[in-house]
Amino acid sequence: MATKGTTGIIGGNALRNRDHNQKVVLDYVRANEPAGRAEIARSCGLSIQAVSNITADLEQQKLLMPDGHRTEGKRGKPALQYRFNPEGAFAIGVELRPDAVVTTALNLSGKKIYNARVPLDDARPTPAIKAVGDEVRKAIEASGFDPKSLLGVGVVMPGPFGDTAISRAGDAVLPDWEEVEPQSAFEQEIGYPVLIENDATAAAVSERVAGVASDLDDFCFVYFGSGIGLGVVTKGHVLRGAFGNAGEIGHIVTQIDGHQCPCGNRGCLETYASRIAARNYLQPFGIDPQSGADFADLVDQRNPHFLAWIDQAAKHLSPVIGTLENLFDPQSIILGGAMPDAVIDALIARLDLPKGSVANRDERACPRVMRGFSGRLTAALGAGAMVIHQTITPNKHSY
Amino acid sequence: MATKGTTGIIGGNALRNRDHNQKVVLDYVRANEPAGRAEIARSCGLSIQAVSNITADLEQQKLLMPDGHRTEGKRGKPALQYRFNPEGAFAIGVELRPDAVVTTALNLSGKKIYNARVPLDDARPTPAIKAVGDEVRKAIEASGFDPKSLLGVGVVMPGPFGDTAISRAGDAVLPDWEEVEPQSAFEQEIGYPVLIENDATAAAVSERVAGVASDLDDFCFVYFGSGIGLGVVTKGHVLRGAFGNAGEIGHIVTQIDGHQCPCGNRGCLETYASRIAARNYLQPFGIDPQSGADFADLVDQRNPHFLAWIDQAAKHLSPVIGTLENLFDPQSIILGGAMPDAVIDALIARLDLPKGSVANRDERACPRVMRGFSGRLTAALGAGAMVIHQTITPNKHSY
DNA sequence: TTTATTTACTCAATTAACTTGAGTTAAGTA
DNA sequence: TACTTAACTCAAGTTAATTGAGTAAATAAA
Repeated sequence: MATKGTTGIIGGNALRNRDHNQKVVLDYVRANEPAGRAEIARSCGLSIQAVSNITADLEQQKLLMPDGHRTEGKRGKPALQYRFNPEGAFAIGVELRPDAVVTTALNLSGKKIYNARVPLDDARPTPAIKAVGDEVRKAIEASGFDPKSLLGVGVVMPGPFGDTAISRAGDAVLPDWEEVEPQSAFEQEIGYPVLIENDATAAAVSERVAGVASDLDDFCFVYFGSGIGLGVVTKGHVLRGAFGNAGEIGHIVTQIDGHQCPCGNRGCLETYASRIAARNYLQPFGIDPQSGADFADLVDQRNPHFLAWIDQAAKHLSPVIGTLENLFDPQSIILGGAMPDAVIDALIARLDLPKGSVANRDERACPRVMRGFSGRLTAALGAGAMVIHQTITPNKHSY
Repeated sequence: MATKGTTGIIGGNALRNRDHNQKVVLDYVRANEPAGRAEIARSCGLSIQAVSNITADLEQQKLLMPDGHRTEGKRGKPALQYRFNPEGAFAIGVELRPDAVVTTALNLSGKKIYNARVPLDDARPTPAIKAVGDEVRKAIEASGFDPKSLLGVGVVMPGPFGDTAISRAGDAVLPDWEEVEPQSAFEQEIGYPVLIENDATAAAVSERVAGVASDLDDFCFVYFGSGIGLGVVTKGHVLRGAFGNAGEIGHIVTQIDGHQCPCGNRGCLETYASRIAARNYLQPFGIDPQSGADFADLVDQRNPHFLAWIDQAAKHLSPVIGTLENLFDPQSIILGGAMPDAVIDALIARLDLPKGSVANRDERACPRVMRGFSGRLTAALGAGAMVIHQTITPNKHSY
C-alpha cells in the first residue's frame, strides 16, 4: 500500500477522553483559580459528577489541591475551592548555547525554584548532551522535589531545524549537530520526556504559563536574542507551521536595498533591530557592550549613540509590529528576551505603531505592545514552561 | 461571581467523542479515498470495530458509501473500500456583495452543482437578507437534493467585523449593517445553520475542500478581491485571530512614504497590488477595465501599461510573500480570487521571491507559489466549502 | 493442488468514563 | 424556624470504545 498522508489527528476513546478532560480542567483552574467543582463543570461543559471524579484524580496526582471553602457571600453550600498544587510537580528547562548551559527548575505554577549557569567548552553533540544531562541531574537534586514528580525537561537550542536558506545562515549554530535527532538523544541521556523548542516560542509559552500573558489566548512574543525571533500563540496553541519554522521574523525586509544580510536578502529587520545589529552600530563609536548589563548601562547613561540605535530599531520594528497585528490579530504583542528591561522599555517608548492596523481600535483590554516578564533566564524558563504548558493545555479547540 | 474567562475549550463525553471520531474518519477518507476500514483504523488510532461502527453510521447518514473490494495485489481478504458519497449531502454558498448576490450549491465532494447571480438593488439588512433567503430557497429547489440533506449555508460578505481603524476604512462595506448580527439574522431567514466568513478565508478553505490544497494542511491563500486579503490554514485549521480579523494583508506597508491609503498608512500593499490599484494605475492611460474579462483581455493583448502594473504589483507582492513564508512556514502559498487566471499567472511569473526565506529549500513537495482553483465564483464556492469543511474537519490537533 | 499465511472483517463480551436522578449538606433569606 | 439555593455524594444507567474469538477471502508456499 502506498504511504497515505496522515494529519496526525487521531480518534478518541474513553481513556484519551479522560486525558483531555483532565487538561481542560487544569487549564480552567490555571486561568481561574481558585475554582469550585460546580463552577468548573459549568465552564467546561461537563457534569459535576465527572468533574468530581477528575479533580479527585488530579488531587491524587498532586496537580490540584483543595483550598478551603469559599462562598463570596452567596447562598447555597460553599464550594470547596481547588488550586494548583505548586509543590505537586515540577519541570526543568535548559538553554543550550554554544558557550554555556543554563538550567532552571520551575514548580507547577511556573515559579522558578532553581537556576544555574555553567560554561560549555565543547558544544558538539556528545559532550554537550553529557553536560546537559549533568546539569539536569544537579537540578533534580537541588530542586528538593521527588524525582518521580518531574514532568519533563524542555530544551531551548539554536537550530538548524530542517534545511533552509535561513537556517544555513544562522549565526549561533551548534557544531556537528546536523545528523543528531536532539529529542531522542536527550531523552536517552536524561531518562525523562524531553521537548525541544526555539527560544522565541519557549519565551512566549513562558509568558502564558507565568507571565503577562496568563490570561491571553492570542499573542505574539518578539524575542531579542542574538538575532530576533517570534513566538506565536493562537487560541492557546503554539503556531509552528508546516516544518516547525514559523515565526522567522528576523528576515522580514523592512528596508528595500538596505543592509546586506547573511541570509541573502537586503534590509532584513535583524540587521537593524537585534543585539548583533546594536553592536555593529556602536562599534564605530568605540562602544562594545558585551553583557546585558552593559546595554542597561548605556540606557541609564543616556548614551546618545545607543539612543540613536534604539530610534533606528524602533523605526524598523514598528511596521513589523503592525504586520504582526494585521496578520495574526493578537490580543497583544509582547517584547522581551535577552535584553535588559530598560532597553525593551526604551524601545517600546520609541515605537510609532501604524494607524492602519486591526489592532488600532478604541476599546482594548490590554496595550498593543507590552514588555515581557523577562530577565536573562527567559529562554531557559521558557523551556521549562513548555513542559508545564504541555501537561496543562488541551490540544483541542472546541467540540 | 465575577465572570471568569473561558477559552471555549470544553470537555468530552461519549457522544462528543463519537462526533469527533466521525470527523476524524471523514477527514481521513477525504484525503485518502478510497480507503478500507482496517486502513482507517490504523491511521486514526482506533480499533477496527470502532471504525466499522462509525462507517456504518456514516453510510446510513449517506456521507460515505462502499465502493467495491480492492486488494491491489496484496495478500489477505480484500478490503471493502469506502468513498465520499457526493450525492449524500450538499451545501450552499452565498457571496453577498453591495451590488449582487452570488449563490452556489456544492455536493459533498465540493463540486459545484448550481450557481446563479442576481443583482441587488438595496444592500441594507432587511432587503438583502430577504434576497439571500430567496436565492437560497431557489438553490435548494434547483439542486435536486433532498432539503433535509442540506448541511448548512455559508455566507461571504464584506465587513465590518468589529470596530477597527481598518474596517472603518473598508471600501466595499454594506450600508446599515453595523447593528446586525449576521449569523443569527440569516439563520432566522433561512432555517438552516449559517456560517459567516470573509472572502479570503472562504477561498482558502475552498482550495482545501476541492482545490489545489486538498492534501495540504498548512497554506496561505492570497485573495484578490476589490482589495487584497489573506486566508491562512495551519494544521488543517483556519486561523482567525483573537477578534476574527487575522489575515489583513492589504495594509502591510511595502513602501515607506508610499501611496496614501485610506486606512491612514502610506505605502500599503493594497495601494499597489489589488484590483482597485490596477484601475487607478490604468486610468491616466484611458484604460478602464470593468470586469474580470476586461483584465484578461489586457493580458492577452499584452497591453504595455497593464504589464507594467503587473510588474509593479509583483514587486510589492514578492517581499510580502516572503514575509508570509517566514511567519507561517506554510507548505505553499496560493494566489487567486476575483482576478482571471491569466492575470494571476502573469503575476506569479513576475514574482521575485526572496532568497532569505524558510521556504527557500531544496526539496519541496509543491511550488512556493501556486494559482488557485479559482474562477469568478471563488468566494461563493468558498462559502459553501466552509460548510463542508466544518462537517468534515475535526477540531482537535491530536491527542 | 493442497496447505499455510495474511489480511479484513463480524459478533459477543467487557470496560472506561460520562450522565442522570435521588438524596444530603450547608449556607443565606424570609 | 422554615424555605430556598447551591454544592456536592452515591448509585444506577448509558454510550461508545476495546478486547478476544471466530470467519471469509485473497496470495504464497509446499
